[in-house]
Amino acid sequence: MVLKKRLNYGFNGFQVPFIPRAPRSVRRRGLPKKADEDGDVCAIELLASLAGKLLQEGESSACSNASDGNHQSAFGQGVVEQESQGEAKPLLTEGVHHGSCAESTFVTEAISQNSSHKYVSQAETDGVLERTSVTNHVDCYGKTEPDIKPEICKWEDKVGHCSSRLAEAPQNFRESCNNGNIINLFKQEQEAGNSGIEGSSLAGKCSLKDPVELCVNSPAVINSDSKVKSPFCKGTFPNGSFSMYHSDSKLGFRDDDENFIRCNKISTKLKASRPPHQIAHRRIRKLLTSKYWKVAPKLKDCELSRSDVGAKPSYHKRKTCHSFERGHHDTLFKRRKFFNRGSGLSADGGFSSGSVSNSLKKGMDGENPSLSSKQHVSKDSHVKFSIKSFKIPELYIEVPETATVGSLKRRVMEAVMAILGGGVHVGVLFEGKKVRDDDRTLQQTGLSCEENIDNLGFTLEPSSFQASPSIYVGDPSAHYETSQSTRSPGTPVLDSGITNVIRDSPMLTNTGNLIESNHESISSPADTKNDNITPDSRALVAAPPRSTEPLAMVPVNQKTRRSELVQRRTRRPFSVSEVEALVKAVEELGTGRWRDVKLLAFENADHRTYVDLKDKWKTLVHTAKISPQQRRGEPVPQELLDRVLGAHAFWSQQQNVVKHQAATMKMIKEASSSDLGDGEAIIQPVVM
DNA sequence: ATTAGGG
DNA sequence: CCCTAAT
Repeated sequence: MVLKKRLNYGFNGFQVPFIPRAPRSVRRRGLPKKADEDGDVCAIELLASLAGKLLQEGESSACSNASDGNHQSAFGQGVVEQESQGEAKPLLTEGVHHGSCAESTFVTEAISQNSSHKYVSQAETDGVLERTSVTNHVDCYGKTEPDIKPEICKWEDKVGHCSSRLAEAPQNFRESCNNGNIINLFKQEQEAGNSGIEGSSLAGKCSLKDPVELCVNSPAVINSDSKVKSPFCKGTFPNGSFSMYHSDSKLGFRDDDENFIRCNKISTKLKASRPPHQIAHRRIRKLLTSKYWKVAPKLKDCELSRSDVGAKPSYHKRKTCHSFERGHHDTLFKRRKFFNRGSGLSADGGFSSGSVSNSLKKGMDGENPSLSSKQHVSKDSHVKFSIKSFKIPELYIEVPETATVGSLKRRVMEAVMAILGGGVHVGVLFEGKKVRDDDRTLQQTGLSCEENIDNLGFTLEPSSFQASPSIYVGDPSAHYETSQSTRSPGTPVLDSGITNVIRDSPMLTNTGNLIESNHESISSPADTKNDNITPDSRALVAAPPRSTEPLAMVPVNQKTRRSELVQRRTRRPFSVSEVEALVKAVEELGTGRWRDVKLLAFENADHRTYVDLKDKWKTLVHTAKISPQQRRGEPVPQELLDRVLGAHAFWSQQQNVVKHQAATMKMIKEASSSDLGDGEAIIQPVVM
């Protein structure tokens, strides 16, 4: 039936010795290879080396401050909202964690204006994340880790005295942040000594925030400031967003990777049409996972764990991560699973601060994300704060409908830990506004008056960017056009990371002088923005050797977290339509010609590589063989599975035939040459 | 760059 | 999906 009909092509090959593929020459599509890799590598190696040293130096101090806080974490109250799953799939924001943190999620649901253009934004790891990593390159996850750590350790080292004064964060919090990162997030003076605020300012001067931001460096797109209605996420992803193309069944759906619309792509050459950024992206990605990283110094356990939190769970396989042993790494390892499809969930979590016990109050208003806090001024002009809980920045996770509540809890926990681990910094909200100037005193800010207590809030923010909320809300497009902070895996900004860097650099410089501040691990963006970097603060941390500048310039530091993003691509289950297209293509082309299959049916689906198709076929065959009860995921019509089986059987046979022929020919040839000697008449194998 | 398979 | 080996 259908199979036969489709297979006509295949049978043709049957008659004539089946030629699985066109000559290489025909398929060859050379890509001019750039010769700049060496430079990159060198830089990376240098950096890695430096990182190693710094790590060793700073480790002890970085890990030492953890202390006895008798803090308890309370996740129990996570609020989970399930989003409707209509035709429009909820877009997930991966942002918050991993790279995400880095990219927070600014998912514009720009559903295109043009009917023919579907603008779907979804967290796309592969795209944004990887690309991002490219940009920044080099850091992150596993191998890249070194880039980050050094900064942290160094920071720790230099400002150790400051750290010691910092308050203890809740145990869990600390742990998740893993040494150094957030340990000194905020301070709570036990008693008389300095007021918490002073501690804060101190931190600011010591650039305590930096470490966090440096590591976390996640553009806080998702502002913890709940007041800001996040425009991102929840974009709709019409199931039919991709369309089948005529008879040849090409799927033309937009790849999340692309930040531009590519419907009806005209060019036909896969490679040729491949956007430069993609190439760069690939190159970098390769670089990231390449042997070059093996030269990187091993990271210490604590370091690794930390980075891993923010980064993607590493594979045991990764050589550089072998030492990874942190207790919670298991949890971290699961992080990649957060993004499985399912419903979008948002959860709030809270940590009890274990701070001075005082009457606890709710945050200013229900909508305020911040934490509930109570503050009072003591006789000696000290202001005490009691932080009841922190609101965790928006989280998005997905779980199958069939997931258990227990697994959901775990996911939420993991997500929370990931966020914290990824790096967080504290934001202060006063009367609904963020207080950005870290150097202002409480008095100046108006926080010394008890009357204002209720208008004070703290937030945990996954990013280092403190662009005003209005930016995110008010002018999303402009925002994402110019700010990398908004970029998220789900953001339709998919141009090359390199491009991004270039474009973003100015902004970074303007907003937070990030390049430098990060590099020096000194001031927070907020500080820099207000030009509050003091000479002193600079002095605290000696600038790293400028030799690293080439790499550090933009990449390494500020987008550090992105590299963490070098993670597994987000899972994108094949839709029935895609399966159909695949089946059809395979019926015609057979197995073993995945590149052609790709070209035939998925040329416009950039997120589907020929390997993906091959893998999918593999699973389809498997699926078709098992009982329907054992199948999972979106059910594939039996009819398609039958075709899969049919095509599989047919092409398998073909393959055998071809093999047999080849073997026969070889035997004949050998026989002829040995029996008849060379030079004799050649027996023409009569095949079929 | 592709393919084929194992993980 | 990832990773690798082999083409």
